[in-house]
Amino acid sequence: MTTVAAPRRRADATRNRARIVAAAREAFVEYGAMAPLDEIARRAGVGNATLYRNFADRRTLIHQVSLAVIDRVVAHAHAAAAEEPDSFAAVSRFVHAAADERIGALCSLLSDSIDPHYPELADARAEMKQVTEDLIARAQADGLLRADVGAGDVMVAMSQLTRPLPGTGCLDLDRLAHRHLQLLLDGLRTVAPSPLPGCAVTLEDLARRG
Amino acid sequence: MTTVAAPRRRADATRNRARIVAAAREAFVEYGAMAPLDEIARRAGVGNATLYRNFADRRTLIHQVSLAVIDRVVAHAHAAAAEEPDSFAAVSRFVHAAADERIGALCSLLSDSIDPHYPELADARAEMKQVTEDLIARAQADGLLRADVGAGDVMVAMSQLTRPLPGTGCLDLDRLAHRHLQLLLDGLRTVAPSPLPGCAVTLEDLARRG
Amino acid sequence: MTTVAAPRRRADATRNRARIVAAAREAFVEYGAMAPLDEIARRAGVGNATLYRNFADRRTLIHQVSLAVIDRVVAHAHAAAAEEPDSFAAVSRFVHAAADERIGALCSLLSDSIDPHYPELADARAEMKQVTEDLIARAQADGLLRADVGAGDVMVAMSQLTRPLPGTGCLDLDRLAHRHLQLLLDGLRTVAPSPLPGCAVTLEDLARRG
Amino acid sequence: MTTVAAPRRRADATRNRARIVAAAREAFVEYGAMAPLDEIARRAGVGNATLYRNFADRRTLIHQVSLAVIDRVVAHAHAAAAEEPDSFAAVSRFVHAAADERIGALCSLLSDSIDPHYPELADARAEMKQVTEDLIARAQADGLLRADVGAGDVMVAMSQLTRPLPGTGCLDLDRLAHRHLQLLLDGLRTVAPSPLPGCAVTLEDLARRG
DNA sequence: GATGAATGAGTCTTCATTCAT
DNA sequence: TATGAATGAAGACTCATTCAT
Repeated sequence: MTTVAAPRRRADATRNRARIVAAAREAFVEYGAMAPLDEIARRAGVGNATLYRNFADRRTLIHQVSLAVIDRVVAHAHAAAAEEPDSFAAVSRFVHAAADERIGALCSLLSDSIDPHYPELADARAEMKQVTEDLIARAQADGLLRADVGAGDVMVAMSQLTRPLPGTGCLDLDRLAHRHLQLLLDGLRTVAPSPLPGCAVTLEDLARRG
Repeated sequence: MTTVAAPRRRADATRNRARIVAAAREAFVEYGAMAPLDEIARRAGVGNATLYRNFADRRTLIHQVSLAVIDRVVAHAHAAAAEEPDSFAAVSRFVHAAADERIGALCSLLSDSIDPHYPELADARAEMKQVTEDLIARAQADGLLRADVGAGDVMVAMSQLTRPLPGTGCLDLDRLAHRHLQLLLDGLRTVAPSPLPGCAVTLEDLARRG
Repeated sequence: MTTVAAPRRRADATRNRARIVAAAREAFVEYGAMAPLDEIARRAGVGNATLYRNFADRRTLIHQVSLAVIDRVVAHAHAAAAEEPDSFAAVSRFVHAAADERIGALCSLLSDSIDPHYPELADARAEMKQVTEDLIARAQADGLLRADVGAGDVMVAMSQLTRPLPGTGCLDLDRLAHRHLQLLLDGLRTVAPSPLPGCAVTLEDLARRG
Repeated sequence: MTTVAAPRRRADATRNRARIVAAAREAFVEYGAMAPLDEIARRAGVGNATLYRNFADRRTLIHQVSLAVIDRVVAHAHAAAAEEPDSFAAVSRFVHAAADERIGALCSLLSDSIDPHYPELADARAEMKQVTEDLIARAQADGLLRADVGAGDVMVAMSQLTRPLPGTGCLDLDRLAHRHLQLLLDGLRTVAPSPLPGCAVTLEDLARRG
């Protein structure tokens, strides 16, 4: 009996967890990292206490949402690296795909009230770092992407350009973001670049501040 | 001496008002438009009720801060237009100067909880629109800036790239922002541009959604 | 036992709700419609947020208190109509009973900050109107109550005479109110009335201004 | 010079005082005893600090407003007593005149946050007591006004019936109040009165509670 | 394990009162 | 003396978090 009942329970619980994470991602994108947790529970169709049983506090929930987003972004990076023969095209595809995953929301999620040393998240970020740096490095090695930028530059600029405009339905931004990402990508090409102030930013530089 | 002492304690009050606006600008940059007003009052060194005497509510304060920022940005635009012979250099100088004025903060200020018909602000925005569109149009007419972007594109992208990372001291971002603005500017040049998705965004497009 | 345990902790919650309504009625009678809600919560023995969970804002609480008072007043009217053979005695009994239900408090509750179109309350008021007008009309038809007054006159005068004296323990007023209601009732009799200024006031007249 | 300048000053000050008292009376009638003092100052066309210079606190202001109202009411009582041959007509005229002086506002003014022993006010109340009791007693001696009521009954009932309905423009009430006062007066006549509960209330009874 | 309810701490806003000119 | 400005204290309301069923 125990063996039968337990998995059924776990199925429900897992489903609830997933629904909460999904609802939280949308709410964070819409309201920012301060989205009311009761509202997230409501959207997920669960009681607020269920949210707290699964995620001890807001930070934990943010961690999990970040993990989910990063996982999908990493998958896009792998796919782009594997399937695009042109190394700059791989970068470009990755950037646009990450935008669609709302990576911009991570910007506000990751900077505020978060433990950058949270183990699972650190691992995920390490993997994201690895794969994006590989993408960039390959395009630079091919002479297609200017040499004076680092993966950190690309990640931050891309995150900023895709951040939600607070208080706005994000639909307009979707349209704009892809235009501006394309401008950024054109600026990243090796054709006639201007000198950049400062020096290339790696993802280590970003992590260091935490 | 020219005008008799009509405003008596006006000096102190004006000073307080200015200090509140300054404190609010910094707080908005740091915390976003939802920065606690009590904290702003504390930073300005006044009681909370003084803030409310000068600015009836958060919206009014946001309006005034926006006005102050826009005024300075407009001044930079005029200076750039007047002093830079190269029309693209004028755009570039304007973009970097606006970043230093924390125009990115306006993104969150202007989109949330604001009355776009507030007369003074509407006027200021109209002037900013005029001068930025002039800058862009001149560079486009000179064949230096790609024709498929509008002033709205430039304003939004520039605002996003200079938005504060919530919860972070903004110093790092200052360094990054200028790098990324330069990438954007390189992407805006007429040298080998990629096709952009969607169509050019004017400032009217942005105002329309408000 | 008839219905299965669908409402679980409903017992506690219902009790709290009732205690809040009771405390609010007393506070409104004592302080008027602007009674501090925190004070009401304290008197009810609950946290202030519990009050807000049950009643979204002051208006909602006022609505519910009004409903409770009106319900009881209506019940008295029905009882008086059914049990008093003398039609003027029915009016008299109703008036004195309504005073004991603190109908005077409704005067301040209903006139201030209230949505006259709130459906439940509109229904309750309609029923109160119906039953009081019936009482009055019957006594007028019997020639016992002067013909130049309307139900609105009676309701307003009765409400005013039973309104709490702000800042006073209401015990004294209870004694006075019944005396003055009796004077009013004597003035309502058909014996030797003076001409009244203006014209009879119906309850529609009162509702119209809301 | 001093003798010339001083009286001019005093003339201004006296005018300000009077304007504040008048504005306060209207505001109290409209908003109740809790009317914002800044609003009163605004209506009087003076700075708020001027109000405080003239009236140390709200209680003092209420005292002065009460004095002014009582003075006028007393004047009406004297006039009615002197000019009306019919003693009940004198009572009636007094009651309606007092209503027009907004004596109902005094009800809330006098009961809340007031020192009944404030000397000037005590004197004024004593005079009002004297003159109203004389009016009542004369009508009772003439057999025109029922013997089981006291001046306190009349004063309280009359005050209650003329109290402002909170949150309403008082115009409607003016119309209603005179109707209901007339009903009350009819109830006060010696024609076929009902037995009243309790015993006659003198003005001493009312003062005693403070 | 899941839920509705309760709660205290925090934020915005108002207002009586005091201060400096 | 009259005034605009400053202020602290209080009240409405929200929200993250805990508790009892």
